[in-house]
Amino acid sequence: MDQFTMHTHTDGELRREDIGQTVTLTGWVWRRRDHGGLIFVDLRDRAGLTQLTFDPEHSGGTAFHAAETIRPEWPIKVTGLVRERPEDTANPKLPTGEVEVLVSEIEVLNTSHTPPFQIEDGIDTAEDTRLRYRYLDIRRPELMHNLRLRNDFTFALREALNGAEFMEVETPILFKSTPEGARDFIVPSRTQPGNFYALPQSPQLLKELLMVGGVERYYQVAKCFRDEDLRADRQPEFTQVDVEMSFVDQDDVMGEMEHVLGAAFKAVGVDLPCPLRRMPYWDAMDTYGSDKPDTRYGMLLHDVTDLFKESKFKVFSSAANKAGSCVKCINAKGAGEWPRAQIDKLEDVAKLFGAKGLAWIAFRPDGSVNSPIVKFFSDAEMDALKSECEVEPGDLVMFAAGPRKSSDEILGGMRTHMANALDVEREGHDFLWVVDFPMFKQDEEGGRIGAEHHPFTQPVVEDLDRIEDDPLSVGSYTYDFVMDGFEAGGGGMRVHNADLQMRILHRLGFDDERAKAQFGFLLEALSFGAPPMGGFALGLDRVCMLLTGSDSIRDVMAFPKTSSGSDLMSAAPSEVSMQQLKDVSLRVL
RNA sequence: GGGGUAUUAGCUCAGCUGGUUAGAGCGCCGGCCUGUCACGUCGGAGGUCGCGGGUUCGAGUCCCGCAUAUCCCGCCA
Repeated sequence: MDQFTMHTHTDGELRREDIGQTVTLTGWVWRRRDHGGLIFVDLRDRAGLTQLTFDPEHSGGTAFHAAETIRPEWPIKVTGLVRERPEDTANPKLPTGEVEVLVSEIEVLNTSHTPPFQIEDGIDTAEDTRLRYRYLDIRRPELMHNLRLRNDFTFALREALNGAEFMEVETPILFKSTPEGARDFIVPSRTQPGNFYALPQSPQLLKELLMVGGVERYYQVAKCFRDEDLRADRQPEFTQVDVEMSFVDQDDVMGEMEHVLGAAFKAVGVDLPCPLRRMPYWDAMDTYGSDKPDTRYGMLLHDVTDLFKESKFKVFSSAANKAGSCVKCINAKGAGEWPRAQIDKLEDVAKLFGAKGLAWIAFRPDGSVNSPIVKFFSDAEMDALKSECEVEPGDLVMFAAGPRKSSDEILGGMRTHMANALDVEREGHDFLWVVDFPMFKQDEEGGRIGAEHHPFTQPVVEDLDRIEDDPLSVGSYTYDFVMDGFEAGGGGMRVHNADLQMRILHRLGFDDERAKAQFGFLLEALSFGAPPMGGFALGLDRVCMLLTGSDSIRDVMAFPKTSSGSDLMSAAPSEVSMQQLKDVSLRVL
């Protein structure tokens, strides 16, 4: 069947129709069942399992003797006859379960140490052991399936992009440090002592230069690097499917992305409901308390500011009467049954999201009300609250009072937490665009102005004259691709005018000198007829994590790192020799 | 940088208020077994209780420090 391999069939392939054929199979010994006078071996390759039967009458002494010695995870090659399994011995759990291969010849291709964990799905071996022997972990069908799905998705995406006239262009991994966003990984230069390359956090600037270069439609399956702390959904190196287009507006980009993403999701059996819903950033924050809402369930934020303007509860009334502040709440249905101790622990959760405390009202299933704050409420306030939040017995209402954005973020965090704690049903997948992000944001203490997306984002044209004096009111042409409550991708229109780019850099606190030192090449390029441009980048690892139902992007990467950034298999990062350091003019402190 | 959890056999774990020789399941090794498929059955080997210090007559167990893994906050334009 396959002229380039040692076998005639894969181990997942043989069916009833193949009975009578002589076949050659290769693979790893999975399980061996030795009945003394008859030996069964399950042979595994990436396609599946086939049962081999060794019978001294048919297999001859040599093959049978070899079957007594082989052990799990030895690679072997066998030749034999495909035959129907005797009546009542078919295995309906296996696709190949109606047949077996009666082996006449066996070649042991290698031996194996006993693996540190069993190579099978559903194991609960700690992840560090699996990472130490990642090549064995990859033999497990589960991980193999994840890598396969990742391939299928990426391949379909490439096909769709090529079909839409995008061309893949590789951009350098050794590039310039632009330390405005995440921390850069830096690489010392040997030929220029004291100077450093940086690994790109994304090909953002390079793809803009490709647009100036007239590529018009670019994409790249691009490795990106960020030297920041890890999380379940964050690795120091990760993959973006990076796209950029010229002579377009944001509707063009979003439309084209829906087209290619639709094709890619279809290839893995997921329907992308196009055109995707678009939710303005401020609506997402106001209603879900998040710029990446999971809209598969409710528990929406209620604005109850007006209800508590006259309240005797000072925490609420003072927030309700202060400009820019609010009182909001969510209603977690089911948590009203929780014991007091469990509810009290929610305050610690709320503090994680920046709350100073947590006000709550538990509506007990028996109709009673339990709450540390309800004694301050008038009957009218309670009635209005119950009506606004559609309170029923068994509900737990939680409040945040204070500056609008932080209140939204606290309740958004609580919403996600409660959905997980209550195991709220989230069927299927959820896709939407979150659009119209603000151009700038201000850090907590009301200090420095930063870019909400990045400094190369095109501000809304009508807002341009407010960049200097009222930056927080300036909008931008931006769109995040949100999947199941995760930021799965994002993009925007870019600044293609050098003067405007300089104004934005000024607003972000760059003086001319630093702007030119870091971004001079970009500013110069923009001055040579840069076209209007915009693009998108898809977080491939996160999408694959969500598609496979994994808890971590490590499960969709072949060789991920631990949360301290180690590769447990190779023990990277590791020391280098004095000579290597000397070559690049470095000394370790 | 901060907080939570974990660390006992190759793997997953149990081990009470501190007390003799630290156990189980799976795996591994050996014997028996011709229809199993998580084969069965009989027997066996396998331990620096993460590391270092302390308390105690005595520490897997209590205290302190460290390391590693993991989740979260900060951070991630």
